[in-house]
Amino acid sequence: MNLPPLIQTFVLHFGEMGSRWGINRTVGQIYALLFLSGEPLNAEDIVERLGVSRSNVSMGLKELQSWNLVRLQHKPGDRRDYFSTPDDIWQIVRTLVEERKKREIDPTLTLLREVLMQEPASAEERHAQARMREMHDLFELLTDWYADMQRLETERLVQLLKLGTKIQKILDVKDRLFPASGAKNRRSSDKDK
Amino acid sequence: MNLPPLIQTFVLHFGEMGSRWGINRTVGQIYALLFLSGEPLNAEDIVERLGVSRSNVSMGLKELQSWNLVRLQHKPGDRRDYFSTPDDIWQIVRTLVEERKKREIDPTLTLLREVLMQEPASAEERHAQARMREMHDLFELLTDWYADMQRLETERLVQLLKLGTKIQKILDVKDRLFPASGAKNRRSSDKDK
DNA sequence: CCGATATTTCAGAAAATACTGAAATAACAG
DNA sequence: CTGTTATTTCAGTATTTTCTGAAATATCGG
Repeated sequence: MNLPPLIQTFVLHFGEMGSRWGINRTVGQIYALLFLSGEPLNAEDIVERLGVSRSNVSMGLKELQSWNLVRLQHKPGDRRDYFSTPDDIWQIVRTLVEERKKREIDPTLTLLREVLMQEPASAEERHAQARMREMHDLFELLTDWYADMQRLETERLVQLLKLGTKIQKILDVKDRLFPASGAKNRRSSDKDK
Repeated sequence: MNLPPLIQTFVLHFGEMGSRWGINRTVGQIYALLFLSGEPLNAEDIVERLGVSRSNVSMGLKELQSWNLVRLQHKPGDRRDYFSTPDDIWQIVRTLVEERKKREIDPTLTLLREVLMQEPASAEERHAQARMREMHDLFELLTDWYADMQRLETERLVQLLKLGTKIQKILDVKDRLFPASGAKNRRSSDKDK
């Protein structure tokens, strides 16, 4: 590995982190390298910097492309492929969340819906279905919310995030102004501390 | 594997999904089984139902405990350990997010802070640091927001999520009432559609 | 303390995943 | 079409991870 120390630290860290998510070390390192790089890199650049085989880089880049996490570019008079990450880090977050949703949440929701259609054959299955219903409703709530957030402009999204707990006060005001609108989400207050 | 079909479908799915997250198939299956079960299960129950070795179950349960994802209980006159998941699914979500933050986000934030302290030795390192600063600020924004959300009662949290895009309208109202308070987050409006 | 039962540990086997080098394919310039 | 350069594929190898069975440890009742 042939990198300035500061960059190497980050690249190694992301290699390890990659393992915690579904991606392997090399893919994590390639992405980290591209993220930090000021200019697009070609496969040979990456080979030299990370010290892995050309074929490994090829497969890693293919995987990153399948995640829509890297952009393929070309330089005039150079027919090698150059890769880069979006300049806008929020765009990266959006893509990441979108892809993970596509691969993890959506298939799970599909499966839950299928299983919830079936007739339970015992008390055990009936309870299991009730549990799956809870999970289904939770996932649906979260994905609906996510769809809304994804639709917001980044500026608005950031504003919202920065609001943090203050949002609670705004909700209090809203409740006082329109007491009916949120009431259906309220159960008996026995759980309130 | 010795399970009612409906439950087996779910358990197998979560076993596979587990691989996408950092956990292995067996751990995913154990968790799915406990999640669906109406009553706490002991290790031997799990062995019979999943058809894996006793030692594998032991290690899987240990891992789930290290994630705070299962509760250990005892029955009177029975000295075996019984395991269950929280009844409240929102509690599960909270724990899951908290633990993933602890293992993935926090160490990354620590590393980013360390690296950002160092003096860049070249233009390349300077650019890399700027990039890491962006990531650091993003993570900090998200973790601050998350801390706020974690503090909310579940009812409030759900209310907030259900609000979805409507929040935007409330923000518009807020902006009209208190034009100053959110203004610092606004840049020039050239990006507005 | 003893015997019975429950759980954990751990070395090695089995399985899954990552990685490489070599060959195949593709894309282009002349 | 031919030679050159870029990229991909893939079979085999290396590495890592998961899983098991056996042994060790722990806990309890008597």
